[in-house]
Amino acid sequence: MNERYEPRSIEPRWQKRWEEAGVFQAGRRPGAEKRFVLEMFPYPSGAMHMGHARVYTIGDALARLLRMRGYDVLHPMGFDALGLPAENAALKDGRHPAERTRENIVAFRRDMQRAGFAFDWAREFATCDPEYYRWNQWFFLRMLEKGIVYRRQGKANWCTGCQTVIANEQVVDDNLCERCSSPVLEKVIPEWAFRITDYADDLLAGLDRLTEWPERITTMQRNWIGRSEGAEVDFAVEGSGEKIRVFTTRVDTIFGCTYVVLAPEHPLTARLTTPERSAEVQAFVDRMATTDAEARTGEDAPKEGAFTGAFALNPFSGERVPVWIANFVLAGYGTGAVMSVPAHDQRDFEFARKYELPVRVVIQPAAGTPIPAGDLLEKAFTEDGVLDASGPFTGLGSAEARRRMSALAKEKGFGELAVKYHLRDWGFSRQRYWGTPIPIVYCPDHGAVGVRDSDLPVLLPAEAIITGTGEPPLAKVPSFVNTTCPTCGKPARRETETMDTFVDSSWYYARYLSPRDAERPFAQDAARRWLPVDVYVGGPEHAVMHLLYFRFWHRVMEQLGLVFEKEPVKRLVTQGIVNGPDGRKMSKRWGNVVQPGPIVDRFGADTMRMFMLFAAPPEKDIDWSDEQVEGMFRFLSRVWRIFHARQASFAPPDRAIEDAVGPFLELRRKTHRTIQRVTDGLEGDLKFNTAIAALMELVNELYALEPVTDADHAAVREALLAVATMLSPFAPHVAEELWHELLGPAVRDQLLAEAPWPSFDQALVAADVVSVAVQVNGKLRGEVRVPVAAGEAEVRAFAEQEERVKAHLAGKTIRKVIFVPKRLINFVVA
RNA sequence: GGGCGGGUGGCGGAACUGGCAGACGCGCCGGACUUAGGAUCCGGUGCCGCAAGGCAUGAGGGUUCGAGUCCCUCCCCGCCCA
Repeated sequence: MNERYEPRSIEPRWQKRWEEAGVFQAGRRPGAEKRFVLEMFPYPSGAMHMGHARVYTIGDALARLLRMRGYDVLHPMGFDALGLPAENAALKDGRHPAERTRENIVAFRRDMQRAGFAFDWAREFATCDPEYYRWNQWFFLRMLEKGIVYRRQGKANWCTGCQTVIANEQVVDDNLCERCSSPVLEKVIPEWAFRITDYADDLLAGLDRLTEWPERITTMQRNWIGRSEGAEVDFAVEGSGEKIRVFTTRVDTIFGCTYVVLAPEHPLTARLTTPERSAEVQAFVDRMATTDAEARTGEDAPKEGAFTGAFALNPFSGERVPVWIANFVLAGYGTGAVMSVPAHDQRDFEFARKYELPVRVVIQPAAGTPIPAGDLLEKAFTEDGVLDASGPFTGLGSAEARRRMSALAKEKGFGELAVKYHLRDWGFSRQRYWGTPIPIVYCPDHGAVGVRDSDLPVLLPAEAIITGTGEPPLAKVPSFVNTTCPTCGKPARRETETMDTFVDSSWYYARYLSPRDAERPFAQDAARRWLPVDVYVGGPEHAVMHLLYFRFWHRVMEQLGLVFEKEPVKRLVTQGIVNGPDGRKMSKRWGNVVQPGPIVDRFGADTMRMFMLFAAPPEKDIDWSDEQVEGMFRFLSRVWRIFHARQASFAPPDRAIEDAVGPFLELRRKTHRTIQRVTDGLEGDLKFNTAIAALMELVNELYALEPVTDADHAAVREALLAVATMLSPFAPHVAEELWHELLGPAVRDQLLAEAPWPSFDQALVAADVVSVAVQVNGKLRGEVRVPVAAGEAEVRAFAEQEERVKAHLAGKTIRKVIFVPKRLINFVVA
């Protein structure tokens, strides 16, 4: 064998062999238990970057490990190929997104193959394939039938200069347009939306069953869904038939309500405002229209508002309170109106102080010192307590009061219990080109009509001109727009909006099950076999959008009878970022970008993979480190060299291994313990870093020994075989090469990539002698080697012989002895 | 402000249900081999101390024979939300 480790000469060879043998094709072991390992598919930008290299290394190591452990593994890959970047790039150089995307996919696939990722490429697809996005359209039509998709008035960014809708990404600081620097307004325009809020409770309930998801992700989803129980109550407007319906989670504080606030956008605002207040109110409304929600409602944002001149009546107390509008009330949340209780809500408190509105305390702490009267209050008391000055409810606890007051409101017809969510319906219309056309036709007689299934896919016309102005480019393609009504056949116009690309990623995992299926989105027998995804690896930045949307979509697919469980993914692994060597986020700006390509050229894919896995556990951020990378290369070279140096041990042993004694028996123990350590570390948590550390220890051990007898050689061979085998998921190419060197012609037609994972001998793992720490008063004073089974008396006898122990025990009385078998013995003396 | 993580050598990181802190790697120091060494192999490396020994897991307190790990108070960092 070659004396030097040269990854360049071995990696492409094994990649080819694996490909030819179809090792990574799913379904090769029909009798075996399945595992579906999935990583978030990439948007194919020019080349693979380190972030991709890390996720795919993690997923690949896992997929390879599971395959060796005997599972039938599905580990597919595809491309999230629709979306804005290709469209923006087209604006610059005029190249068609389809062409650019195709090229990028080729480059990206090549980078992944060079890294040795074990994907089942036969299942690859891109979301820009009409055969993929036609099923987006098909799902849209099914959801239209079921009322899950609907047309609504939605908010969009409207550039006052370009006179068009622009994307969030195009809105820069201070709400200006990226292109023309004109102010951007929020404008209400019609859009398509999914009723994801109908699923809010179910999505929330499902989180409890996702026990193998990181808690922070489920917590983020819980917060994002933001369920709150409360009450809706009507305040009659004085001198008009109007009612202001407010939503509150604290109806128990209603006797402390000293004013009511409407969102500036609230439909009643204009109607209620008195003539003398209208100039001020209108100015405020206009200003709010150009301020985004975040700036308005942030905790640090100043509370601002204007008095409408109108008054409303508190339905519980009959009290007359002023009606204001304020920045911190949004039309989109709750009813767009709130009752303000400054004594018990901090925002209301700040607002009341600023505009000199009364503050009235109606809740007192259940125990401890009462809070002072409103005028003296320094901040709102927002906790639950006991009602005070609240008419017939005085003296009740907050929770009880909320129940009774909601009941009363319902009985008297001025309110009811209500549940609100932070989660909004998912508006998915995009005024862009490079997305899935929404399969709708507008007929003058029949309105919005779904395209017939038999007419799918509605193809994205290649000739569209990308303007970047934000008007739908499809609107300018007459051959696309002009069509006939599916219902009556009369001339009609097509919908020119396209779908949000989150639609594509909401069900792609299922398409891998039968990617060429022309009859349905995916095959149900395959869904029964492979779903749910067992392990999903990706970045935590997708915690709420993608990971919520695809849980929603999976539920819809379940309703449609396409899948047979509620949740798409059993276990979620979120991986950390790969930062630059300086610890900052890799970016051109800092000049700290390291590309995987050149690293693979220089050190080989195995070294890059080993670095990714060894640097830290998957969920932690890591800094790129040239030194550590060289260290990994050095380790693999060291593995190579020990194989080279121990070729004399390659010959198959004839039972001599049982005769191994002394250091070589110890080597055998080490080998078997390493198998145990590596196996256990990977089984539950994905402790790649400590698994690799254990392999390093075994290799170090091999360097320390020079085999002489047949038994010695056999023990060395056993260790070498274990190293090559266990290295395989992490550094598959070098492992494969060494395995073949070691086993020779016997495995000519076999591949380590599908060889079984080694097992360990329990008898060898169990130690016969252990070292026990000896403490005196809890301080380490020595160490004794004793048989594992040694009892307290025996260990104590050994311990008391130790010089240093003797010195510390001299002249003292032993009060107590603590003995932990196999661990330590502690003499407590005085 | 809220939620969730986290703080361990010069650095990345180990440490099972409380039981020898610092595995493994990087870096550094020394040695061997060598024309050479930025290759390789061997050894050393938490801090103070010649040593005995002492001190060490963000700070301070507590529980315990024994605390990185459990409890209380506080400080700092990261992410998400507001």
